[in-house]
Amino acid sequence: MKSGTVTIYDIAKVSGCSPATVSLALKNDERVAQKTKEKVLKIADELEYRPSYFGRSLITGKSNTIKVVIPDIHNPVFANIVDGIEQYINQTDYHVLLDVTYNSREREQDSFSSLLHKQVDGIIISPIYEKEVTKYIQEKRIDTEKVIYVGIPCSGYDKIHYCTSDSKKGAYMGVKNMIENGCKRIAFLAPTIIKRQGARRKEGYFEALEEFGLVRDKNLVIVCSQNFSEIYQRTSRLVQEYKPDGIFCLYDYATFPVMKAVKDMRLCVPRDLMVTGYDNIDIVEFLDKPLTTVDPHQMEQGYRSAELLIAMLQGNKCAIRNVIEPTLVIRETTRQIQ
Amino acid sequence: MKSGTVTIYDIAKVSGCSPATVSLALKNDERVAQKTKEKVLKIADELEYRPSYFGRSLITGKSNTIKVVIPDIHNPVFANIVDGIEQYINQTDYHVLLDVTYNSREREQDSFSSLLHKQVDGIIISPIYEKEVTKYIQEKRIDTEKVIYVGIPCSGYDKIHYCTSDSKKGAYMGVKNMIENGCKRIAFLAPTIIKRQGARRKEGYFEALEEFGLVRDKNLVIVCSQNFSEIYQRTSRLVQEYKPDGIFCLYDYATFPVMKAVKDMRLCVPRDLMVTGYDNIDIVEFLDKPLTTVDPHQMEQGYRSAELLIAMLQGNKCAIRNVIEPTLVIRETTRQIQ
DNA sequence: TTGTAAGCGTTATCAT
DNA sequence: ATGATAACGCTTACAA
Repeated sequence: MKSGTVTIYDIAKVSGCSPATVSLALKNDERVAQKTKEKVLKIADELEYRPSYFGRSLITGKSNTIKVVIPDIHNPVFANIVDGIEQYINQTDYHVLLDVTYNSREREQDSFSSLLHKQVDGIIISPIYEKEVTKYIQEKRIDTEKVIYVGIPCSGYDKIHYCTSDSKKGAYMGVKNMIENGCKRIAFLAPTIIKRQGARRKEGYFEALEEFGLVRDKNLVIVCSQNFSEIYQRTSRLVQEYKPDGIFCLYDYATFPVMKAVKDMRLCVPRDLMVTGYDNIDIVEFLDKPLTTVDPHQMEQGYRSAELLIAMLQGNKCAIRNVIEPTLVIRETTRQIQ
Repeated sequence: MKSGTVTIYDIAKVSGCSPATVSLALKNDERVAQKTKEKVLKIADELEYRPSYFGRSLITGKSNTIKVVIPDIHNPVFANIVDGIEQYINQTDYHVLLDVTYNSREREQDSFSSLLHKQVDGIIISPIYEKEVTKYIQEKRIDTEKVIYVGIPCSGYDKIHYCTSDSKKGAYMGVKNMIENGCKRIAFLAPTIIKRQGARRKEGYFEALEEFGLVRDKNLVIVCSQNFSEIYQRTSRLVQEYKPDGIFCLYDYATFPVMKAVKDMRLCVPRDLMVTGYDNIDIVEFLDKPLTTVDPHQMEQGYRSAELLIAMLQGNKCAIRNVIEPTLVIRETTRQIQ
């Protein structure tokens, strides 16, 4: 036996048949006699044969690997998406190559080079710079059957498949719930980090206001950085100057400084002020004041996007738009005091 | 030009030199004339040449890919480790293949097959079933220069490199801090999920008790499942029956039901009871009662483990044991009331 | 049913 | 400084 790797040639030698037959036998091809198959399999097992994926990929042109591109792994939103992807991919014979861009526009584009290198068969990406990425895909004429966006729809190019949840509707539901619980002056707190979905959620916010005949008040729409202390300060000012009776936050994390600011002003949630978040990250259920929030089902988005990509790679046609319905999870921060 | 992929043969044809020269030129080999290099590079660029990693890997036997094996991506502890790994790997020309085992013993072992397949060059693993994995590595005679444990030391086999933080010392610091703030009856709450590190942390707990002349009380050591409601109930019972004045929790997540139980019993943290966690996951800073906790620097562990693995793969000798000092982060749950 | 041989794209060896 | 050729391990026509 050779010192290094065991190849089909080694099996061929021992079994007395040709490499081609061994290859076919290992794939359980019909054309090979049952007896031969058994012999080959037995020898392969004895020699602890492992197929070389490189050799195989070189000739087939497939890597059985997909790339997952996210801006951040720290953020539970993306961790949940990856979780869903892994859950699906684990059931297949594909592998996941992880690429974290740390919000870099350049890295986001670079991530496609492995697709061009044919090092991966497809890409699931949750782009921060969606417009730029979309433009890049168009310019480079990247095969759109190999790409899927997760967590965000694709704008301005109707060839790219995506799987997301309806952000506008989610925000609408969240705001509507506060209105139905008596809120008349609902603020919209939008830290800029997710301009991605922010615009859509704002639409949902406005829609709910309109439906219930509440006036838009510019002063109640706060755009700020995602910095905790900035959110804290902007909230304090907002509450002091414009006295909202509800705050809709663009994502759950932002509610931490918000709640703190409100508490420090000796106001009580939900009595004096209701608060709603977005994402339903798992801890908000166990906070001192369990948070009402919109659940965009990120894990499911991840799972579904993986399912779609694999289906496409296998040549199936899939719907371009895949939208999951968000769910409103009502907890204490919007519970009407009896 | 051929319809499919551009290869070095295409470049050779256009440039007028041989594939061998092209290969060398692209690697910026000394032996190739400057002029030739420039010409080749220019043509490669024009043809948008991308090297085939498969062809390269087939002959070099290296994949420039490492595998990261974690039990769970949902858990911020592992998300932080992966974050650190990504941060380092991003600076290299290696890639990360992610494998989530979902606490399956089988999957943990299977993850090594890709190393045997030579599909990946090395593995960073944070094993749940450390003993079994270690045994597997020994039995299969897996090259220990290609493996590193992160977040947990290797027991019973002194050939496997690991990067972790000193759990015993961390727990010792946490307990000591509570004692110095006046606690006399400190409970140790150990949900079983991390038997991995639990034993070591318990040692640290006992060591601190001894150092300050406090007696061990079996009733103050709670072992239970990681289920939130079970933790809640066990805490309630513990507090009611044995009146501890401090609770050291094995990990931050467990403090959520603990705090809730304490609050529901109308006790006040830290006045009536102090609480300390472990991990320093990012939200605990922004809780209603910011949590005192031990920071094991998971991100750094990830970063360092990646650094070590790559160093080993490049033939460097590395220390087997790599232990990062934990840090105690003191916040309100152990702040002495003046 | 099985064997022969070409080829995937690269690197490595040895000439020139 | 450059070129011809073999080799890596596999799959797949095509031939037997």
